[in-house]
Amino acid sequence: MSDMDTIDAVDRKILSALTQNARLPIVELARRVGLSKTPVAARVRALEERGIIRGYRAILAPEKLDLSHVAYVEVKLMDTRQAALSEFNDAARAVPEIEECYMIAGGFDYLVKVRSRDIADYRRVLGETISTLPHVSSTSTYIAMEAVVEQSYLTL
Amino acid sequence: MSDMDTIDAVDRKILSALTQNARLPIVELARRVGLSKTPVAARVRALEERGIIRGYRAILAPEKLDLSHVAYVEVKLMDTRQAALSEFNDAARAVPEIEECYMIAGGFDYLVKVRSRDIADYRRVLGETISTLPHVSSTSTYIAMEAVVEQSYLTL
DNA sequence: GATGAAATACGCCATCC
DNA sequence: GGATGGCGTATTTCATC
Repeated sequence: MSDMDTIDAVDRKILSALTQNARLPIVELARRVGLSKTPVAARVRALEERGIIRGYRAILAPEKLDLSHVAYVEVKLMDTRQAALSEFNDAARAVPEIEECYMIAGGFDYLVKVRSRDIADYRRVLGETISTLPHVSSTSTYIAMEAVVEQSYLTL
Repeated sequence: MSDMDTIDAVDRKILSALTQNARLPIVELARRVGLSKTPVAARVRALEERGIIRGYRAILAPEKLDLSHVAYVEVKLMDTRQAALSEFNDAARAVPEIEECYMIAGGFDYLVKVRSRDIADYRRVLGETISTLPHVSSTSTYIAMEAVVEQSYLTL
C-alpha cells in the first residue's frame, strides 16, 4: 500500500456500505457516514479511479440457476517453467466453469474451483476442459457436499 | 429448478449484463436485450423477488486493501455428528477472514479459504481463530502464491 | 410488450465556510 | 476538506394502447 492508497475511516464505511449494496445513492451514503453529498461523491469517485472499487456486480443465487455443484481440483503440471505456467494461466482464465484458480506453494500445483450443474456435468468439464488444459499431468477432485460460506458472483 | 424458476434467453441476457455492471439503467438494459423499458423493469423486479438476483455489490481490489494473502485450509473435525457439524458451520460463518468454506465429500472435512494481510497475519488467524473453531482436530494449510482467477467481493 | 408523459430522485456544480 | 443549495437531467413509474 502506497501513500496514494491510504484509506481512512470514512472511506472504509463507504466501502463497507457499497459492498453490501452497490446501488446506494450518494445522499444515503452521505447520511450513513455523517458527511454531506459533496465529499462523499468525491470519495466514491476517487475510490473508483484509484482502482479500490473495481466495479459493481449483481450477485446471483447459484442454486436457482442450477449451478450448485462445486468441486475443487488439485492440478499438477508436467512442466513448471515460467512459459508453461503462463500458458496454463491464460487457458484457465478462459474457462467459464473455473470460478477461482490459485497457484499453490509447494510443488507448482494449482487449486481450481469449478462450478457446474451436477456431478455428470462436472465429469464432462473435467474430462473435456480441465484435464486438457496445457501441461496438465494429473488432477485430484474434491467434491463439495455443502456450501457453508459461499462467495460467488456467477458470471453468465 | 421448479417452474417458477424458469428463466428464458432474455432473462439470461439481463443477468449477464447485471453481473458485469450492477448499475446499468433500465433503458440501457432494454436497449441491449432488444425490448422496451416496461418488460425489462418487470423482469428485473421479478428476478429480484424470486431470489435469483440476491443483491448488488461493489467489488473491491484485495491488493489495494492489503488483503492479498490467500490460504486454503483443510480442516478435520474430531466429531462429525450432525450437531457438531452445525456448530462448526455456525462458528465458521462468523469469522470475517473466512471468505469461503465448503464441506468436502470423503472424511467429513472442510476446505476453508482464508484471506488475510500476509503470512504473519495468516498465522495469527490460524492459531487464534481457525484452530479454535468447535470440534477441530487438525488443519493443513495451502498457501496461494498467485491468483490466476480470483473471484472476491471483499466484505469490510 | 410498446409508447409516452409525469413525478421524482439523482448527480453535478458553483459558492461559501 | 467539508457544507449548502439550486439546476439540469436521467431514471423510474404509471396510464394508455
